[in-house]
Amino acid sequence: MTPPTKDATAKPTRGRPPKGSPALTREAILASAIAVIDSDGVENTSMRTVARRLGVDAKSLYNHVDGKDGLLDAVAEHILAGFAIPEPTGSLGPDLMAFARSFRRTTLRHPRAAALVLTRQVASAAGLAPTAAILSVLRAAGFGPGESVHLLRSLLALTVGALLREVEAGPTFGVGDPDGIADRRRALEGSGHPALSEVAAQLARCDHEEEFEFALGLMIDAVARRAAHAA
Amino acid sequence: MTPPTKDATAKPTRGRPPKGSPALTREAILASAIAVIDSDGVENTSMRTVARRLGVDAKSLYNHVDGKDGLLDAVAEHILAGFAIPEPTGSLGPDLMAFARSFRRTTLRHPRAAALVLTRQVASAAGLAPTAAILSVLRAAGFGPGESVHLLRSLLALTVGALLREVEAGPTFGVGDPDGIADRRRALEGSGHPALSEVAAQLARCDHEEEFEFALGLMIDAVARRAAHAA
DNA sequence: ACCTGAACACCGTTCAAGT
DNA sequence: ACCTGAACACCGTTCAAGT
Repeated sequence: MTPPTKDATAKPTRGRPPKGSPALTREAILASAIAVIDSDGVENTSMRTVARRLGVDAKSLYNHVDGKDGLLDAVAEHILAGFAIPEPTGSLGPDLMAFARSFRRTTLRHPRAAALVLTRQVASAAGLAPTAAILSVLRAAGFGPGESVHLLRSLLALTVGALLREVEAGPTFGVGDPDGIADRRRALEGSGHPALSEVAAQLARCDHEEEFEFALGLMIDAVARRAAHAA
Repeated sequence: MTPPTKDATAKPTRGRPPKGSPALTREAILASAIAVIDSDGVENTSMRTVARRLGVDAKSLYNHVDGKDGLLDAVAEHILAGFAIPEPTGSLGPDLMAFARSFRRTTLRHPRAAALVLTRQVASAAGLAPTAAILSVLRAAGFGPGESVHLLRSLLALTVGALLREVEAGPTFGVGDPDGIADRRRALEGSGHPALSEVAAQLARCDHEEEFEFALGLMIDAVARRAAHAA
């Protein structure tokens, strides 16, 4: 997409580059890393590929980020920082659903980087504001500190589990590949498990958005009922 | 733990080893991979370390497994095959809870390999029998094919999300490290978010088993209520 | 049939040398 | 202050040569 910032054919200069040349910044490195991940996946992202995209030596990155692990942490944090906290309406169920949908949108903006966001410690600074917002919605609904934290963690576990399945699912396991669906359906029908052949049609396809809505709806209904009960 | 099967100081022999020497088998490779993962983690598991443990050259593994990816798939499948399917009692809620607990026990037998089981396509043969068992419990409770599959996927997403948090949590984020808990608590209290300082004590610690029981209990209650409603 | 030597194209990272 | 050369200790994998 974006071209390297240095002419790759130029003879590499030793030492500090002459002033006026574009400085290598942490932000440029972050953007390059995200671009590489978006196009080639995390598994094909290396310090060398990130640097090559910038027309720079891989070792130069170490002046700005804390190794590969630090870079990937920064990527996760940057994506999470894009989380738009929805304005609470005062209605518990819809408010929780809005959070979940916003989180899904945030992670799906970079599907191939999503596992980083979902898997790395979300305890970083970028995760604090959303966490606080969800907790205050739960507290406002009448839940105590202990129960609020349990509910927060339940909702997060479900959201992470659902999104992880969605982003790890190959292109064939979805709703847009009739041949793949037909193949899986036949395999399930011939699996020898009656319980599988009975639902082969449903099991062979997966509308990820529908499943997300169903699962979150199920849990959020349960949360809202508890709140009503407590009040 | 188990010593290498060949004396590491022995001069390597070219060509086929003389008969009578222990044959390199797929099972031995699988066991070695699990041993390496258990002690050093997936991130430090390579074809070379798995082979070294067996006193063999890494390239020999390619005669028995389909590359590193195939080996890790086989590890995940082997662990999943240890899943003990609980005998259904006919009571929906307890039956679903028994499945969830059994799955948790299965993955926690090899905590450092758990992410493989949770992350890689569970559609492999080893996952079919448990899937069929859960589906037949749901069908028996009166759910139709579509809803049964939705419920199965909801339960799986929650279970995977909760277990992933548990196995990825460092040793400090739990319940057995008072200093770590105190540190996090202070950080949360000084975070500037009132919603976080209010629940800092609860947020600073995490009893993974308790969270698992709470989250699954919440969702399974919702499922059981739906079943009662439908009947 | 199955193991290894040689080889290839990669990795992350340190550190001194350079400007 | 910040970039690169040289270097190190790793990777996964192919393929021909060997027994």
